[in-house]
Amino acid sequence: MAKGPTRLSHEACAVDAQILAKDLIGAILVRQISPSLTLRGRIVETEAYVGIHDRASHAFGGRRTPRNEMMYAQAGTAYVYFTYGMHYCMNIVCGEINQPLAVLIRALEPLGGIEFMQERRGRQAVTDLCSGPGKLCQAFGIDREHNGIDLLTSNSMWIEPRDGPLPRLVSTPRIGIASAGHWAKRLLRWYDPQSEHVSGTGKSPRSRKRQA
DNA sequence: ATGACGATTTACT
DNA sequence: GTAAATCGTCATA
Repeated sequence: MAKGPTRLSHEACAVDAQILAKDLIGAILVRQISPSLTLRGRIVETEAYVGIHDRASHAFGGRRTPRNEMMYAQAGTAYVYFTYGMHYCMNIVCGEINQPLAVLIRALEPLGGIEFMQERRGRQAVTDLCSGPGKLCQAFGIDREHNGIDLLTSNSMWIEPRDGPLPRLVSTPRIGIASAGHWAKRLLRWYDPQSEHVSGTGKSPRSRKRQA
């Protein structure tokens, strides 16, 4: 059997969400659309959802429902959910099994299969293809069918660990969770300030440049 | 059965 | 900056 590409290990995923969120910056998300079409994107922005005490988490208070069931699965499982009636978001489940920790993938730098992404997004600008959690799911063709897939073994989607030094990271509060009380203030979002591909929510290009 | 609300994106003023 | 789009989910009853 041919040796497959290097993948994120279970060991690397079986950690706290804050650890994985930082470790994923610089890693590559890979989507095998067909035997001859591969999509690749470098992860440049993530958020950590840190457990049942996290008011912003779907698992707050220990909630366990059909939607968030995959948050309780083994580390390395994809948790994909539908929101605002039109967008999907993808997380990597981490920590111990039955412990609802996850990292939201918020933005990618497109590396391969860009024409496919442009077609799916109906947009040309490369910086607008994957610069948001809903955008990257649309560009990569990720939807509810991918909820629960095992990124450690799947042939349709996986993650290749960062190869090289960790980029400088900036941390900020998470996006879109204003109603989460003091949890809204926690610095649980990370991104690569050198990247032109981070999400623009709540940021003008100017203020983004300033922070970089 | 009902209603309020999104871990968002886009277009418009 | 403000608002629309759009519908599954979940708590309440």
